[in-house]
Amino acid sequence: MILFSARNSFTLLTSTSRSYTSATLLHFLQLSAAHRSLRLTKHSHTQILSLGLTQNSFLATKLVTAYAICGHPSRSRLVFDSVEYKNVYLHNSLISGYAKNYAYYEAFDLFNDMCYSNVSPDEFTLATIAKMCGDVKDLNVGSLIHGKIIKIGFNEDVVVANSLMSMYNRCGKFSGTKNLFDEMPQRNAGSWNVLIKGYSNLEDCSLELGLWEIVKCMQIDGVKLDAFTVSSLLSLCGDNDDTAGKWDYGRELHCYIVRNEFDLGLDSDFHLGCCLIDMYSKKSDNLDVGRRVFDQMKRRNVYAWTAMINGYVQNGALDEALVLFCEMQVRDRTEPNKVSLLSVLPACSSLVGLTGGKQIHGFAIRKDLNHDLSLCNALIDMYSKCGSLDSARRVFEDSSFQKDSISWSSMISGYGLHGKGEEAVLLYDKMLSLGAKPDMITVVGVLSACSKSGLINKGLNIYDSVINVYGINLTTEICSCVVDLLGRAGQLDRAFDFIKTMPVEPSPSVWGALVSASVMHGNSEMQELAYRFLIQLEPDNPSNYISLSNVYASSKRWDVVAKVRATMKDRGLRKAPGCSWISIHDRTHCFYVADKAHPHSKSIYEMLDNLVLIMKGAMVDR
DNA sequence: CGTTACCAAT
Repeated sequence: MILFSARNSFTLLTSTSRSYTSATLLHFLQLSAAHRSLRLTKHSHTQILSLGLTQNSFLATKLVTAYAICGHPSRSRLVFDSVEYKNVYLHNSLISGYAKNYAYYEAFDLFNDMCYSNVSPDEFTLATIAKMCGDVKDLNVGSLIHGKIIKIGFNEDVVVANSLMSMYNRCGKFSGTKNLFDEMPQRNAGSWNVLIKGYSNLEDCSLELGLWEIVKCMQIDGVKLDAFTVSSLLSLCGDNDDTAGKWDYGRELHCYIVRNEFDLGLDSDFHLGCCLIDMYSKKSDNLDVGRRVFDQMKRRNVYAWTAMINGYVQNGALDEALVLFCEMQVRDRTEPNKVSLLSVLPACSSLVGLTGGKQIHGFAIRKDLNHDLSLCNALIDMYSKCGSLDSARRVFEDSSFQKDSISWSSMISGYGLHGKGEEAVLLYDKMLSLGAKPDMITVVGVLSACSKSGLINKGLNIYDSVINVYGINLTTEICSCVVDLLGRAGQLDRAFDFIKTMPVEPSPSVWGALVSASVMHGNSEMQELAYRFLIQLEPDNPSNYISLSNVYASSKRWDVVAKVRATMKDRGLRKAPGCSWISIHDRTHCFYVADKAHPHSKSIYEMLDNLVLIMKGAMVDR
């Protein structure tokens, strides 16, 4: 749609260019920049040259901006150099163009030239330069610029002061932000937004309680919250179900948006809609509210679609996520971007949707996104979880992306998942020999691969080395792996001692590992003990009660079984029955214990009986 | 006639 309108303007420009004035060309350049169209910018440039308007300061300034926005600051420079009398506008637009393209050295260099020329920097220059100091996190240069600003007397300009505050925020010096804020003669919404940003960056969580107070002060000061304010506050709203005292004014903020008739889905305010969807995605029971926001948006861009898809994936609604991923392309003709692909890939992994995963991989190749690190990592994960270890390895071996510890961890865990402990250890050793450092995720991957493949001593050796050589901090996940390793080796007492002495609080998974090991070695005493701890930690998890009652049932202690079941009933706990599923021809078939609901259930059970017979035969042969 | 800047980021 957007491209279409840009092309229309262009046709108009070429067909009747003779009669066009500099004002019209200025308008076309505005369009070129808005659409980030290098083609249109070049053609406008051609017109300027052929009409002999190269020395027009307005056109030159716009041309510099347009080339920079299209990602070609060197073309901006050529335009800049071709203008004889360079005014402050021209300088400013080139400095800002360099900054937009992360060419900070060139930007500072030009600023320096400017300071020694007859063109003085103005408030626009200084605002840009101050922001740049924040971008490169250089507090020293930032402070110098602050001094220069005071000397020239631009410190009372709201935008300049906002830029300076933002610089202090990004350099981690909130005191600088706060001092400036207090001294400002007048403040706009931007000033408050920077203050809020700096405040919420502070590590000290007790301060978070004061955030709502700041919002109140802002209103008392007569400054209305704008879309920036609301969206940054929304992204601070966490999940309200576990941590008490967490900042949660999501609903209030949503009300504010509705009362003040903020537009969702109108160019600059897409962001607001996305933040609302995100906020509701983090509140587990409110995903449908997020969906309502999504449906009510007047228009949706790729960010909005991605936010909604991500919400579904985060909340385990994987089918909906995939449906939406298709809808975004079919119904809305919105092309997914890298983040969209990253959001849906886990849905493929969990649903074992190899076909869908391959399609996404294919799409990524067509869009030349397949050399992106995070996408490659997600692909490795998807392929190994979908059973295609070879494809995972092929992505892993692709030399066109720079592997990080996540790439190694995903591949190592993949081997572990497929019971290939030897390969996992081999790859882990290769990683170390290449000088890459393992992190706690890698360690969990290789240790669990060792347990699953029975490489107990190897696993324990690796554990010792990561603690002593690599100084890895222990996590409950790593501890679970160690308990699992010791437990599988039949050293239940040693495993129990480890739990008692380990430096982190044992999590349910740690006790769970001890339970499995006790079951494996028929130690019902240890099993019962571990379950008791498990129930204490997770009094609301029905699985624990079921398993505990199974322990007693196996030793025929029916009175205790009844007691455990009664406790469960008292607490209103019910265990959702486990099920398995398989996807065939885009349909997912689910099966529960003794399930006869499937239309082909008779032939399925016949096949199953046959398979059991064949397996029993194979056992006898051995 | 008209040009350049700050605050958030899926």
